[in-house]
Amino acid sequence: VYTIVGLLMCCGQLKHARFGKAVHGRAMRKITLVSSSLILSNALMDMYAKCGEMEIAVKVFDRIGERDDISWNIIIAGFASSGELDLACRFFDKAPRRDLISWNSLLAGYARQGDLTMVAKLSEGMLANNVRPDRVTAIALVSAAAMIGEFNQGRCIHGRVLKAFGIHDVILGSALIDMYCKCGSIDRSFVIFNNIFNKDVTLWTTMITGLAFHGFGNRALELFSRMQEEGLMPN
RNA sequence: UUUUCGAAUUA
Repeated sequence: VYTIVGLLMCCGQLKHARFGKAVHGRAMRKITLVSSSLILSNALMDMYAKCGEMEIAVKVFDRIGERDDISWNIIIAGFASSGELDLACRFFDKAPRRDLISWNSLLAGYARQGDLTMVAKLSEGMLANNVRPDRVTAIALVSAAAMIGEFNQGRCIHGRVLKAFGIHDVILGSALIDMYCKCGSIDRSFVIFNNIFNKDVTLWTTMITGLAFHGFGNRALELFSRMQEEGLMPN
């Protein structure tokens, strides 16, 4: 079971549906495994969801007798990240329980479409249901604001995030840098950039492209060399 | 052992 779950995770990451189906087939032959493991069924559904095969994922979902919160979340997240938000909402509403991950999955889906009003509605909704937003929630809010590109909305969201978290990790930092670049404030981006300790390639790239986009080609190149001096490989 | 989060790149 451990091996099969591991293989399914790999197929999901690689979006390799053909190999995933082969693993599925082999798992089915071992009748003892099939009905016994909820984790295995969940890993299967997630593999299909990540490969963009939501029809099959739902088929598995319907077929299994026992479901937990993770099963529901996998389907919600699958539809949300393929942009089928109506279906994501349908399962979200039907689910017996909605936890932090359910809310975050839906939020991320709307954030990707730049639907800031829906994002706002959902984050109110989670508060009303006594679900505490976390840094993933914050990232969804910030990246939605980045797509809108409205400086005041962006700053307002940054303010709320600051209040809740104070210090930023790399991912939240990248999202904020990107947001300020797209809202027209290179300076604020740079302040955040300088305050992040473990810069990774994505964070550098976010800052570099922001500079380039605003016509600071020379400063972008300068950062590009500095990144390599600090031992990071450009990709 | 399974579910949610950041940049750029193609059509």
